[in-house]
Amino acid sequence: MPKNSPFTDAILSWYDRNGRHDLPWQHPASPYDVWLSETMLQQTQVATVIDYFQRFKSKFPDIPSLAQASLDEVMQLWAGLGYYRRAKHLHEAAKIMAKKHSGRVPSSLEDLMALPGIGQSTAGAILSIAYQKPCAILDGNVKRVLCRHYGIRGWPDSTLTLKQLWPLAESLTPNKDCHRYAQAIMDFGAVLCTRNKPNCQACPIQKSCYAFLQQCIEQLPEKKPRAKVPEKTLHFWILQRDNGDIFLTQRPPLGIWASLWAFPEGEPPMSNLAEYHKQTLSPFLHLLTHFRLTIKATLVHIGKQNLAEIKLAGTWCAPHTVGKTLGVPKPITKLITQL
DNA sequence: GATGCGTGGAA
DNA sequence: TTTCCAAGCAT
Repeated sequence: MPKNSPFTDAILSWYDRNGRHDLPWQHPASPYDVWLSETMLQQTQVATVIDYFQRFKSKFPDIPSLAQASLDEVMQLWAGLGYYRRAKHLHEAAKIMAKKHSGRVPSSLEDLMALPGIGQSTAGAILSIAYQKPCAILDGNVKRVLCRHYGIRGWPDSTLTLKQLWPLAESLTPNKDCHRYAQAIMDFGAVLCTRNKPNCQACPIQKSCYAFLQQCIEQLPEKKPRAKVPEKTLHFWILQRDNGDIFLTQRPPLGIWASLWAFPEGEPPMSNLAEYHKQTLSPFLHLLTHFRLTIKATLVHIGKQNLAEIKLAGTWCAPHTVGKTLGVPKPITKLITQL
Protein backbone atom coordinates (compact mmCIF):
# COMPACT_ATOMS: atom_id res chain seq x y z
CA MET A 1 0.00 0.00 0.00
CA PRO A 2 1.69 3.21 -1.17
CA LYS A 3 1.89 5.98 1.36
CA ASN A 4 -0.08 9.17 0.97
CA SER A 5 1.79 12.30 0.07
CA PRO A 6 2.39 14.70 2.97
CA PHE A 7 -0.01 17.08 1.22
CA THR A 8 -2.81 14.50 1.27
CA ASP A 9 -2.27 13.58 4.91
CA ALA A 10 -2.20 17.22 5.93
CA ILE A 11 -5.47 17.92 4.11
CA LEU A 12 -7.14 14.88 5.69
CA SER A 13 -5.96 15.84 9.14
CA TRP A 14 -7.10 19.44 8.66
CA TYR A 15 -10.51 18.22 7.55
CA ASP A 16 -11.03 16.05 10.61
CA ARG A 17 -10.55 19.04 12.88
CA ASN A 18 -11.81 21.97 10.82
CA GLY A 19 -14.00 20.68 8.01
CA ARG A 20 -17.77 20.79 7.77
CA HIS A 21 -19.18 17.43 8.73
CA ASP A 22 -22.82 18.30 9.20
CA LEU A 23 -24.02 19.22 5.73
CA PRO A 24 -27.38 17.65 4.89
CA TRP A 25 -25.97 15.53 2.06
CA GLN A 26 -23.24 13.99 4.19
CA HIS A 27 -25.28 11.67 6.41
CA PRO A 28 -25.49 9.30 4.80
CA ALA A 29 -23.71 10.25 1.62
CA SER A 30 -25.94 8.13 -0.57
CA PRO A 31 -25.19 8.16 -4.30
CA TYR A 32 -28.44 10.04 -4.92
CA ASP A 33 -27.65 12.66 -2.30
CA VAL A 34 -24.12 13.11 -3.58
CA TRP A 35 -25.28 13.43 -7.16
CA LEU A 36 -28.02 15.89 -6.27
CA SER A 37 -25.84 18.02 -4.01
CA GLU A 38 -22.89 18.07 -6.40
CA THR A 39 -25.21 19.19 -9.18
CA MET A 40 -26.70 21.95 -7.06
CA LEU A 41 -23.24 23.00 -5.94
CA GLN A 42 -22.00 23.60 -9.47
CA GLN A 43 -21.10 27.31 -9.50
CA THR A 44 -23.22 27.74 -6.40
CA GLN A 45 -22.21 28.17 -2.79
CA VAL A 46 -23.01 25.81 0.05
CA ALA A 47 -25.04 28.35 2.01
CA THR A 48 -27.36 28.84 -0.95
CA VAL A 49 -27.76 25.15 -1.70
CA ILE A 50 -28.75 23.82 1.74
CA ASP A 51 -32.39 24.93 1.68
CA TYR A 52 -32.87 23.93 -1.94
CA PHE A 53 -31.38 20.52 -1.28
CA GLN A 54 -33.71 19.84 1.63
CA ARG A 55 -36.83 20.98 -0.21
CA PHE A 56 -35.87 18.95 -3.25
CA LYS A 57 -35.16 15.86 -1.18
CA SER A 58 -38.44 15.99 0.69
CA LYS A 59 -40.37 16.13 -2.58
CA PHE A 60 -38.10 13.77 -4.52
CA PRO A 61 -36.37 11.50 -1.99
CA ASP A 62 -35.02 9.08 -4.58
CA ILE A 63 -34.45 8.37 -8.25
CA PRO A 64 -37.85 6.78 -8.97
CA SER A 65 -39.77 9.75 -7.59
CA LEU A 66 -37.63 12.18 -9.56
CA ALA A 67 -37.88 10.12 -12.74
CA GLN A 68 -41.66 10.05 -12.51
CA ALA A 69 -42.03 13.77 -11.86
CA SER A 70 -43.01 16.27 -14.51
CA LEU A 71 -40.44 18.79 -15.67
CA ASP A 72 -42.60 21.56 -14.21
CA GLU A 73 -42.47 20.01 -10.75
CA VAL A 74 -38.70 19.82 -10.97
CA MET A 75 -38.31 23.38 -12.26
CA GLN A 76 -40.59 24.70 -9.53
CA LEU A 77 -38.26 23.32 -6.88
CA TRP A 78 -35.21 24.61 -8.68
CA ALA A 79 -36.58 28.11 -9.28
CA GLY A 80 -34.29 30.75 -7.79
CA LEU A 81 -31.21 28.56 -7.78
CA GLY A 82 -30.11 29.51 -11.28
CA TYR A 83 -28.44 27.64 -14.14
CA TYR A 84 -31.71 25.90 -14.88
CA ARG A 85 -30.21 23.51 -17.38
CA ARG A 86 -28.94 21.64 -14.34
CA ALA A 87 -32.50 20.85 -13.31
CA LYS A 88 -33.46 19.66 -16.76
CA HIS A 89 -30.36 17.48 -16.97
CA LEU A 90 -31.00 16.11 -13.49
CA HIS A 91 -34.49 15.12 -14.52
CA GLU A 92 -33.33 13.53 -17.77
CA ALA A 93 -30.54 11.67 -16.01
CA ALA A 94 -32.97 10.34 -13.40
CA LYS A 95 -35.13 8.91 -16.16
CA ILE A 96 -32.10 7.24 -17.74
CA MET A 97 -31.02 5.83 -14.38
CA ALA A 98 -34.52 4.48 -13.79
CA LYS A 99 -34.62 2.83 -17.17
CA LYS A 100 -31.06 1.73 -17.86
CA HIS A 101 -29.39 1.53 -14.47
CA SER A 102 -31.96 -0.27 -12.32
CA GLY A 103 -32.98 2.96 -10.68
CA ARG A 104 -29.51 3.58 -9.28
CA VAL A 105 -26.76 6.11 -9.78
CA PRO A 106 -24.18 4.25 -11.90
CA SER A 107 -20.81 3.57 -10.36
CA SER A 108 -18.46 3.70 -13.32
CA LEU A 109 -16.83 6.80 -14.74
CA GLU A 110 -17.99 5.94 -18.22
CA ASP A 111 -21.64 5.46 -17.28
CA LEU A 112 -21.68 8.58 -15.14
CA MET A 113 -20.15 10.84 -17.76
CA ALA A 114 -22.60 9.60 -20.35
CA LEU A 115 -25.39 11.16 -18.31
CA PRO A 116 -26.50 14.74 -18.94
CA GLY A 117 -25.17 17.23 -16.43
CA ILE A 118 -22.36 15.02 -15.16
CA GLY A 119 -18.86 15.97 -16.24
CA GLN A 120 -15.53 14.63 -15.11
CA SER A 121 -15.40 16.48 -11.81
CA THR A 122 -18.95 15.68 -10.73
CA ALA A 123 -18.38 12.06 -11.76
CA GLY A 124 -15.22 11.99 -9.68
CA ALA A 125 -17.07 13.40 -6.70
CA ILE A 126 -19.81 10.77 -6.96
CA LEU A 127 -17.32 7.93 -7.38
CA SER A 128 -15.11 8.96 -4.52
CA ILE A 129 -17.69 10.24 -2.02
CA ALA A 130 -20.54 7.85 -2.68
CA TYR A 131 -18.73 4.75 -3.88
CA GLN A 132 -15.32 5.06 -2.19
CA LYS A 133 -13.54 4.70 -5.48
CA PRO A 134 -10.29 6.67 -5.65
CA CYS A 135 -11.20 9.19 -8.34
CA ALA A 136 -10.00 12.73 -8.58
CA ILE A 137 -12.19 15.78 -8.51
CA LEU A 138 -11.15 19.09 -9.96
CA ASP A 139 -13.57 21.83 -9.13
CA GLY A 140 -12.83 25.47 -8.54
CA ASN A 141 -11.65 24.87 -5.00
CA VAL A 142 -9.24 22.12 -5.91
CA LYS A 143 -7.88 24.07 -8.86
CA ARG A 144 -7.18 27.07 -6.64
CA VAL A 145 -5.46 25.02 -3.94
CA LEU A 146 -3.30 23.11 -6.41
CA CYS A 147 -2.37 26.15 -8.48
CA ARG A 148 -1.19 27.91 -5.35
CA HIS A 149 0.52 25.04 -3.64
CA TYR A 150 2.32 23.76 -6.71
CA GLY A 151 2.84 27.11 -8.39
CA ILE A 152 0.92 26.29 -11.53
CA ARG A 153 0.68 29.24 -13.88
CA GLY A 154 -1.84 29.87 -16.61
CA TRP A 155 -5.59 30.16 -16.46
CA PRO A 156 -7.02 27.25 -14.51
CA ASP A 157 -9.37 26.28 -17.32
CA SER A 158 -6.90 26.36 -20.18
CA THR A 159 -6.11 23.04 -21.78
CA LEU A 160 -2.47 23.28 -20.82
CA THR A 161 -3.20 23.95 -17.17
CA LEU A 162 -5.82 21.21 -16.96
CA LYS A 163 -3.26 18.82 -18.40
CA GLN A 164 -1.15 19.50 -15.35
CA LEU A 165 -3.95 19.71 -12.80
CA TRP A 166 -5.77 16.45 -13.52
CA PRO A 167 -2.74 14.15 -13.13
CA LEU A 168 -1.71 16.08 -10.05
CA ALA A 169 -5.18 15.78 -8.53
CA GLU A 170 -5.16 12.06 -9.30
CA SER A 171 -1.74 11.52 -7.78
CA LEU A 172 -2.85 13.21 -4.56
CA THR A 173 -6.02 11.16 -4.21
CA PRO A 174 -5.52 8.45 -1.57
CA ASN A 175 -6.70 4.90 -2.11
CA LYS A 176 -8.00 4.35 1.36
CA ASP A 177 -9.65 7.60 2.40
CA CYS A 178 -10.68 8.88 -0.99
CA HIS A 179 -14.18 9.81 0.09
CA ARG A 180 -12.91 11.82 3.05
CA TYR A 181 -10.23 13.37 0.91
CA ALA A 182 -12.67 14.51 -1.76
CA GLN A 183 -14.73 16.34 0.85
CA ALA A 184 -11.57 17.55 2.53
CA ILE A 185 -9.84 19.15 -0.43
CA MET A 186 -13.03 20.97 -1.46
CA ASP A 187 -13.64 22.16 2.09
CA PHE A 188 -10.05 23.25 2.43
CA GLY A 189 -10.42 25.48 -0.60
CA ALA A 190 -13.84 26.75 0.42
CA VAL A 191 -12.98 27.50 4.04
CA LEU A 192 -9.25 28.16 4.33
CA CYS A 193 -7.59 28.57 0.93
CA THR A 194 -10.21 31.03 -0.26
CA ARG A 195 -9.92 33.21 -3.35
CA ASN A 196 -9.57 36.38 -1.32
CA LYS A 197 -7.60 36.62 1.90
CA PRO A 198 -6.83 32.96 2.44
CA ASN A 199 -6.05 32.08 6.04
CA CYS A 200 -2.40 31.17 5.48
CA GLN A 201 -1.75 31.73 9.17
CA ALA A 202 -3.77 28.63 9.98
CA CYS A 203 -2.66 26.60 6.98
CA PRO A 204 -1.02 23.25 7.81
CA ILE A 205 0.85 23.11 4.50
CA GLN A 206 2.09 26.67 4.45
CA LYS A 207 5.72 25.55 4.50
CA SER A 208 5.43 23.67 1.24
CA CYS A 209 3.14 26.14 -0.52
CA TYR A 210 4.71 27.79 -3.56
CA ALA A 211 2.38 30.78 -3.49
CA PHE A 212 2.98 31.42 0.20
CA LEU A 213 6.74 31.08 -0.08
CA GLN A 214 6.87 33.24 -3.18
CA GLN A 215 4.33 35.66 -1.68
CA CYS A 216 2.09 35.53 -4.69
CA ILE A 217 -1.03 34.10 -3.08
CA GLU A 218 -3.30 36.73 -4.53
CA GLN A 219 -1.84 36.21 -7.99
CA LEU A 220 -2.67 32.49 -8.14
CA PRO A 221 -4.59 31.05 -9.76
CA GLU A 222 -4.18 33.48 -12.62
CA LYS A 223 -7.45 34.96 -13.73
CA LYS A 224 -8.55 35.46 -17.25
CA PRO A 225 -9.57 39.03 -18.03
CA ARG A 226 -13.26 39.31 -18.64
CA ALA A 227 -14.86 40.98 -21.58
CA LYS A 228 -17.00 43.91 -20.63
CA VAL A 229 -20.48 42.80 -19.72
CA PRO A 230 -23.04 43.95 -22.28
CA GLU A 231 -26.25 45.74 -21.36
CA LYS A 232 -29.60 44.41 -22.43
CA THR A 233 -33.19 45.37 -21.88
CA LEU A 234 -36.11 42.98 -21.53
CA HIS A 235 -39.70 44.08 -21.70
CA PHE A 236 -42.39 42.04 -19.98
CA TRP A 237 -46.14 42.34 -20.42
CA ILE A 238 -48.12 41.74 -17.27
CA LEU A 239 -51.71 40.93 -18.20
CA GLN A 240 -54.01 41.15 -15.23
CA ARG A 241 -57.72 40.35 -14.96
CA ASP A 242 -60.22 42.09 -12.75
CA ASN A 243 -59.97 39.29 -10.22
CA GLY A 244 -56.21 39.83 -9.94
CA ASP A 245 -55.13 36.79 -11.91
CA ILE A 246 -52.05 37.21 -14.07
CA PHE A 247 -51.01 35.52 -17.29
CA LEU A 248 -47.86 33.40 -17.46
CA THR A 249 -46.33 31.64 -20.42
CA GLN A 250 -43.62 29.00 -20.46
CA ARG A 251 -40.27 30.10 -21.80
CA PRO A 252 -38.62 28.10 -24.59
CA PRO A 253 -36.42 25.11 -23.69
CA LEU A 254 -33.23 26.91 -24.70
CA GLY A 255 -31.76 30.20 -23.58
CA ILE A 256 -32.08 32.13 -20.38
CA TRP A 257 -34.63 30.87 -17.83
CA ALA A 258 -35.33 27.91 -20.10
CA SER A 259 -38.62 26.13 -19.39
CA LEU A 260 -39.51 28.47 -16.56
CA TRP A 261 -42.75 30.42 -16.49
CA ALA A 262 -42.71 34.14 -17.04
CA PHE A 263 -44.71 37.06 -18.38
CA PRO A 264 -44.84 37.39 -22.17
CA GLU A 265 -41.64 39.09 -23.23
CA GLY A 266 -40.78 41.32 -26.16
CA GLU A 267 -43.54 41.98 -28.65
CA PRO A 268 -46.99 42.76 -27.19
CA PRO A 269 -48.92 39.50 -26.78
CA MET A 270 -52.07 40.91 -28.38
CA SER A 271 -52.83 43.09 -31.35
CA ASN A 272 -55.54 45.20 -29.74
CA LEU A 273 -53.33 46.52 -26.98
CA ALA A 274 -54.65 50.04 -27.46
CA GLU A 275 -58.03 48.99 -26.10
CA TYR A 276 -56.71 48.34 -22.63
CA HIS A 277 -55.64 50.50 -19.76
CA LYS A 278 -51.90 50.25 -19.28
CA GLN A 279 -49.47 51.20 -16.58
CA THR A 280 -45.67 51.32 -16.87
CA LEU A 281 -43.86 49.85 -13.87
CA SER A 282 -40.55 51.24 -12.72
CA PRO A 283 -37.63 49.49 -14.43
CA PHE A 284 -34.99 47.73 -12.37
CA LEU A 285 -31.62 46.15 -12.93
CA HIS A 286 -31.03 42.41 -12.86
CA LEU A 287 -27.38 41.39 -12.89
CA LEU A 288 -26.14 38.18 -14.44
CA THR A 289 -22.64 36.94 -15.01
CA HIS A 290 -22.72 37.78 -18.68
CA PHE A 291 -25.32 40.57 -18.89
CA ARG A 292 -26.62 43.64 -17.21
CA LEU A 293 -30.33 43.32 -17.74
CA THR A 294 -32.70 46.22 -17.43
CA ILE A 295 -36.13 44.81 -16.73
CA LYS A 296 -39.04 46.87 -17.96
CA ALA A 297 -42.65 45.90 -17.55
CA THR A 298 -46.06 47.15 -18.59
CA LEU A 299 -49.10 46.21 -16.56
CA VAL A 300 -52.13 45.70 -18.80
CA HIS A 301 -55.54 45.67 -17.15
CA ILE A 302 -57.55 43.15 -19.09
CA GLY A 303 -60.88 43.73 -17.44
CA LYS A 304 -63.66 41.32 -18.30
CA GLN A 305 -63.21 41.36 -22.06
CA ASN A 306 -62.81 38.41 -24.32
CA LEU A 307 -59.30 37.10 -23.90
CA ALA A 308 -59.10 35.17 -27.13
CA GLU A 309 -56.76 37.66 -28.70
CA ILE A 310 -53.73 36.67 -26.67
CA LYS A 311 -51.32 35.13 -29.13
CA LEU A 312 -49.50 32.91 -26.70
CA ALA A 313 -50.32 29.73 -24.87
CA GLY A 314 -50.24 30.16 -21.15
CA THR A 315 -52.04 30.02 -17.87
CA TRP A 316 -53.84 32.39 -15.51
CA CYS A 317 -53.11 32.26 -11.84
CA ALA A 318 -53.37 34.24 -8.65
CA PRO A 319 -50.16 36.19 -8.01
CA HIS A 320 -49.49 34.72 -4.58
CA THR A 321 -49.85 31.12 -5.70
CA VAL A 322 -47.52 31.35 -8.67
CA GLY A 323 -44.30 30.29 -6.98
CA LYS A 324 -46.00 27.38 -5.25
CA THR A 325 -46.89 25.61 -8.45
CA LEU A 326 -44.71 27.00 -11.23
CA GLY A 327 -41.01 27.69 -11.57
CA VAL A 328 -40.48 31.41 -12.13
CA PRO A 329 -37.20 33.31 -12.45
CA LYS A 330 -36.23 35.89 -9.88
CA PRO A 331 -37.12 39.02 -11.86
CA ILE A 332 -40.65 37.67 -12.34
CA THR A 333 -40.95 36.99 -8.62
CA LYS A 334 -39.87 40.55 -8.02
CA LEU A 335 -42.40 41.96 -10.47
CA ILE A 336 -45.19 39.95 -8.88
CA THR A 337 -44.42 41.28 -5.43
CA GLN A 338 -44.66 44.78 -6.87
CA LEU A 339 -48.22 44.33 -8.12
C1' DG B 1 -11.31 27.36 -27.42
C1' DA B 2 -15.04 30.43 -26.60
C1' DT B 3 -19.53 31.17 -25.18
C1' DG B 4 -23.98 30.70 -22.70
C1' DC B 5 -26.10 29.84 -18.62
C1' DG B 6 -28.54 32.71 -12.56
C1' DT B 7 -28.23 34.22 -8.31
C1' DG B 8 -26.62 36.21 -4.05
C1' DG B 9 -22.94 37.67 -1.19
C1' DA B 10 -18.61 39.92 -0.31
C1' DA B 11 -15.43 43.66 -0.75
C1' DT C 1 -22.30 51.53 -6.80
C1' DT C 2 -19.57 48.35 -9.13
C1' DT C 3 -17.04 44.31 -9.66
C1' DC C 4 -16.10 39.80 -8.93
C1' DC C 5 -17.21 35.23 -8.81
C1' DA C 6 -18.87 30.24 -6.16
C1' DA C 7 -18.45 22.52 -5.34
C1' DG C 8 -19.14 23.09 -14.07
C1' DC C 9 -21.21 21.46 -18.07
C1' DA C 10 -22.78 21.52 -22.83
C1' DT C 11 -22.41 23.20 -27.30
